[in-house]
Amino acid sequence: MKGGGTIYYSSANVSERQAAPPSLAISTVIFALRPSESSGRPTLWLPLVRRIREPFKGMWALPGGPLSHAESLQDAASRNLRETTGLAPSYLEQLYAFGGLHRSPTQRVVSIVYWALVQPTEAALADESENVRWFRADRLGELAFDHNAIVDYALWRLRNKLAYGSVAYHLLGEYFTLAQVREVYEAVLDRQLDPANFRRQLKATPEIEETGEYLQGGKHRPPRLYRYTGRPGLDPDNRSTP
Amino acid sequence: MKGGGTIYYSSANVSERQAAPPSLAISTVIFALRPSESSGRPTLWLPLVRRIREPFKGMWALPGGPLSHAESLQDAASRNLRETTGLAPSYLEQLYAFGGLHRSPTQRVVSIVYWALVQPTEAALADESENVRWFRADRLGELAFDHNAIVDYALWRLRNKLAYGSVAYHLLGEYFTLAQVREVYEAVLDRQLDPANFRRQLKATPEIEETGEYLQGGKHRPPRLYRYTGRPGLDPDNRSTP
DNA sequence: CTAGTTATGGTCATTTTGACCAAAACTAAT
DNA sequence: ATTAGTTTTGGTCAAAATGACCATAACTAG
Repeated sequence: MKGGGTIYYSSANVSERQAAPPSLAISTVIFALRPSESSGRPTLWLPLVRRIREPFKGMWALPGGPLSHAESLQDAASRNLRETTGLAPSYLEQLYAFGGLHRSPTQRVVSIVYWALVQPTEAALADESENVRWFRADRLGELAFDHNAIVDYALWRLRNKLAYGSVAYHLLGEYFTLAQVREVYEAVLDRQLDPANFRRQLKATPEIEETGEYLQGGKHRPPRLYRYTGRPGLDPDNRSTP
Repeated sequence: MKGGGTIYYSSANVSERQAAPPSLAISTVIFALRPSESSGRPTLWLPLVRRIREPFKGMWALPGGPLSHAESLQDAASRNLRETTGLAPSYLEQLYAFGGLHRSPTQRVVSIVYWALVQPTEAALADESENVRWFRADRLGELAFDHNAIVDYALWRLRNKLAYGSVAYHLLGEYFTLAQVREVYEAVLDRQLDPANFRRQLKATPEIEETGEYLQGGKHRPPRLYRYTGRPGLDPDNRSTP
């Protein structure tokens, strides 16, 4: 370990401004299911906020903000999500820390990005305004900073977690039909799945509990309602504020 | 952790320090294979550095340091790894950003942690000294900060990536026998695997290429040598320094 | 009452997995 | 030189999981 770096940083001269540490921000990619405008089938949507100052003024960007001193990373993401969209997530997980040198043209900024899932009942209550709007995840325009790449990565993670994990149920309400779960998979993976085979898989997973209820009011045979029992895996650093 | 960034903040007065953003550090969990002292079979080891100042003075900790202004996160991890251990990793990936409020008793610090794999030829050249020493991954003592939890999480990730991904070959040299790959799996997953079945799986993956060479000098039938062809998946934010 | 549609249960062939066997190929010991 | 011991390598076989597909149940709309 050499001393050069230490001297460089601790020396108080003109370069100290340059040498100031990168600023730290928290951003969140928020996914929710909404019926497609055309087909009516559920599709993935996410809320973006319009930038009201430079850089990228006027462009859409992920909700985010600085990390305040007295909150954990996850709390900061959670608060940010609530403040910008009014939403409470049913799932929240760290995605990645983005720290490329030229993410922002004006200053060096490291963004710790979270991704969240919200249930449709929540999503319906979401604040929407001139500066907060929902977009289809597969039809975003050009976003500020590197946020297109971040969303792409979040989508990749969502697809991965879907296959392996217990993520789909956090996009649905407490009770759901097996066909609804299948529609989530089809929306996220963007391909059709065989209803009978998909059903067989879900019935083999013990976390999905059959209820005595049936979904009434449909046009056809009323499907049985199920419930998800099983807690989400905890983050490795989830010391929440006491 | 090197002194520069710390001094920058600790030289400020109390109120200024409260308002100051959390400091940002990079740490790395470095895994390498070494023969076990008892059985001689390969096991997982990792290098730790002794803390030479408070807090946790005298305890062992993960290699790490501040993020300098002109380098990407991955470059910082790579540099740090080289400076503390003299190693060049064959695999380097971001693990997680740890930002709990009470990770360090003296100040708020957010650590972006990477994990790395080094090949045995590299690992043999590693610097070792009074303040840098290698430990068996399953026999660490009590480490500074939350570093025990970080190592646990890195081990969990390693096991997961092993099953799914292409990680095992980065712990081996360029040429390897199928039995060596199996030993890596057995060391990391900590259970025995059937040689014949394991072989069948590896032969089915196209990234593993048969060579005409055989490993000579063993006590028994000389095994064929293989080579791994296939590039590691890139990080989502790997804009390296130009 | 009938046609249309979804939910649900099932079959069947194919693929993957796990347990196990046996020959090949080499070294070390007799 | 022969044999015993060990690892590599190729193989079988049953069990389990997967994918394609069929048939009936149960409801609504007309």
